[in-house]
Amino acid sequence: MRLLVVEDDPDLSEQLVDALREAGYAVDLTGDGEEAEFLGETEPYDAVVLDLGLPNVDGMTVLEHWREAGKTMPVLILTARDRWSDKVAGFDAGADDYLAKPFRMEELVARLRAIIRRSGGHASPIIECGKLRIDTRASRVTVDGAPVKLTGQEYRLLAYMAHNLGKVMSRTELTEHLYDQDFDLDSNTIEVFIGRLRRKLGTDVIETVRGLGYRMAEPEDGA
Amino acid sequence: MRLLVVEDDPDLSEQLVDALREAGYAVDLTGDGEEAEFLGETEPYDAVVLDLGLPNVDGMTVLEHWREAGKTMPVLILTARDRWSDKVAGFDAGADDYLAKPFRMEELVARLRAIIRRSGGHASPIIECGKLRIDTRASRVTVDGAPVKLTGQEYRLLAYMAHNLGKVMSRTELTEHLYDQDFDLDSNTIEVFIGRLRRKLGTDVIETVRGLGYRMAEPEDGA
DNA sequence: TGCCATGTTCATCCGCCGTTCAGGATCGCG
DNA sequence: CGCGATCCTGAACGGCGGATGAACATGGCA
Repeated sequence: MRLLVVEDDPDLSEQLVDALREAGYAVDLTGDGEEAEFLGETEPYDAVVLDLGLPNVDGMTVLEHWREAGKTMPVLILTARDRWSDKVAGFDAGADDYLAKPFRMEELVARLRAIIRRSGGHASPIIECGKLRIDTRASRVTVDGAPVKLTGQEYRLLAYMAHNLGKVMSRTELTEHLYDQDFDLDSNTIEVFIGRLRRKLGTDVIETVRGLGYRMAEPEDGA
Repeated sequence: MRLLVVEDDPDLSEQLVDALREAGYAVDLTGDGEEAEFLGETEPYDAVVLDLGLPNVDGMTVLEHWREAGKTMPVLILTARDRWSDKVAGFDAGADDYLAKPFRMEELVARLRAIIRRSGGHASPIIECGKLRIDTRASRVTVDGAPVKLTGQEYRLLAYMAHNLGKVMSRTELTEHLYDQDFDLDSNTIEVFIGRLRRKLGTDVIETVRGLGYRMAEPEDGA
């Protein structure tokens, strides 16, 4: 999962980035409104944390532009506690959730997880796929009921693919979502991790689509 | 466990803090309503002792604001015996328990323990987890029936983790709950105590989740 | 006052994890 | 059937997070 954080306060932004990286996200940061708008329109983020209290720029407008451009990624808005009216306007502009400063990092992470989950069309924090079962809240995976130990990257890759059941994911797409901006795109880490996942979960959970990428089959009801 | 005490009377607040520290809690104290509101919103308390009889500020309003902001930590209200009507209003505002002054410290501690336990979803004061058994009332721990001698911090760390079975607890989260406001966050005491606990209880009771923290497995029903 | 238990810091070591690389296997296509 | 492209896999290694032992500080208690 890859996030964009739009925040200009150096202290807060550092805290945000640290906490979110800790939580296993790839994070891009900007404090500039124009750059935010550009990044949000060109890079494939899974969610955005947008502080409305930026000087000189109007975060709300940025959000509106994204929505006008057809961008649907979930956006969580940060605002000062007394700017209560922002909340309403924020939701109108297309925000998915709202958090008043000050707040606790754990709460932010929890809410982010929630809106990301919802945006994938998953009501529950648990994704099942055949013998596989992924608990996105506890970050736990079981296959046929038996718990499986995954490393951080392994889990992130699996979780991302599980959020896109049935869709063929190209290697570049996966790389873009697992790593932040500057990462060597022609590396074969993805293949390595796919291999390791297959070894741990069984060779049948991830299918190779030659020339295109990988796919996790969604549980079919024989129809 | 970390508590916030909101009390302005110097004598009483000293007694409170002493008794609660004695009982093994990390305690922050304030006599100021605004500061109380701020602290309650930003620091991760496991419970709050709130005196309604503060001059100039309305404790009830503070509580209401917390609840509006989505804070769910248990709150125990203190009030003068004759302000009986406060009791009803207090519960309406989201209080979890109520104590009339004057009271005995032992009763306060007992009630606090109870609401903290309930807030974690534990009906019983005894937590079992595999071969481990923790009596939160007597502060006693046995493994396979054999009593184990733990020091104060060791017990507090274990108890806090036991209240969050199955959840991965980050080092910062643990530090925040075991110590009060000003404590060096990048210290490795937690790791040291985890090590000591593992030596006394067996290496398998606390699992390391690399990069995230520690977890005590909840007893699984091998389904 | 001196000892012991407890809590904290520090320095060091170990093992895991992420990444890279190279060689081998497999597939699709002519 | 052969060739090139694509994918898989095992091994290696550098870095970092966590573990550990011991030293140091503090405070209670005899």
